[in-house]
Amino acid sequence: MHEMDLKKYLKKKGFKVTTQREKIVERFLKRDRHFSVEELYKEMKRTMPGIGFATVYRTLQLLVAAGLATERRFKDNIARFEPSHMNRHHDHMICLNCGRIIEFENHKIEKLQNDVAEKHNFYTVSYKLELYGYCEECKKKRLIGRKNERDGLNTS
Amino acid sequence: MHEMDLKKYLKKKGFKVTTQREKIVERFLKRDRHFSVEELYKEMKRTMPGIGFATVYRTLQLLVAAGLATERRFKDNIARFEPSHMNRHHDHMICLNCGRIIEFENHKIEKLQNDVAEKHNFYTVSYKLELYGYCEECKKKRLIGRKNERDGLNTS
DNA sequence: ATATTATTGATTTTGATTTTCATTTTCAAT
DNA sequence: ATTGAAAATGAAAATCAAAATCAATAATAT
Repeated sequence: MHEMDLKKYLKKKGFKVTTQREKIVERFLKRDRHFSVEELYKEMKRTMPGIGFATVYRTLQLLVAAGLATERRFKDNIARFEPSHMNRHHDHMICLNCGRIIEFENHKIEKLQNDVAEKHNFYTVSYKLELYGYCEECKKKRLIGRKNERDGLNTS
Repeated sequence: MHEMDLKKYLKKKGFKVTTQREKIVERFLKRDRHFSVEELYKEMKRTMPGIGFATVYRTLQLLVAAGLATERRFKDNIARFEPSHMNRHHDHMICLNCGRIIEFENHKIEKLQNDVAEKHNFYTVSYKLELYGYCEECKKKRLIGRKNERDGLNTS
């Protein structure tokens, strides 16, 4: 279904349909979580040992350009890609302890957006909302095994 | 005023008060815009030619740890720091054309946050809201001089 | 003043990302 | 099926912000 979209896109752009691209996209769309290039690369290696990192990397960019993937970066500043799936906008809660990323949908924010944007005569194309904190599990064991230890967690 | 806070912080931590730190903080707090390390470094050079990049870099990190600065990254993925000033949380609209960053304050979002967080048993420490789009000026001249040209601007 | 300890700043290293380039593959037109 | 032009691949190297290293210097407590 979405793979059709990619082929259409490639055709339109005069790009070529290759085995690598097909396999990468197949695997990518199957999953409903975030992929770092690294992660996807490793997964691809299993079925396509010869595949190169750069190819995975470039295909992921291609997917973004084609609108099939969205790139996100959280605190660790590593690019992660997720399928634009049903294209529903969603936002993220990121656990500062275990790194878990919880997705949520938001229905009230659009209104809020419009208010502000209008006030500044700003035309909004996209937006991003991220909540940082502690997930249910980590709330309990708040004091052990921190990953992102700083000093005074900046709360602003 | 805030410089007091830093000294207190340094004392508490057993760190030292140095000329560099004092000057950097002074300059940093004076300004009410975002600084990249690079930018602040260049500005410092003018009055303190001998200062090193690493010192500015480290001091900025110190300020974050002390709660006097907040680090942000927008699309270009370069760390920018801003004074936590009166510590009012604010969010950003980023113009995809000219790169301008417009700050705004938001009073309704906290409620929204709580709703979602509660539903997932998530304890929110901080949050970030960014709107990407076109500022008033750039809306008019939408088609010239784009900087962040991609293919299909990903809108999700 | 001195000893202790942290800081500085030049430099190097890291690590994710991006580019390069020789080789291989795709695909449209024979 | 074959060919040729254009694009893709993959290994390696380049990039570049960020982080770490370390000898020389400066700040603090005694």
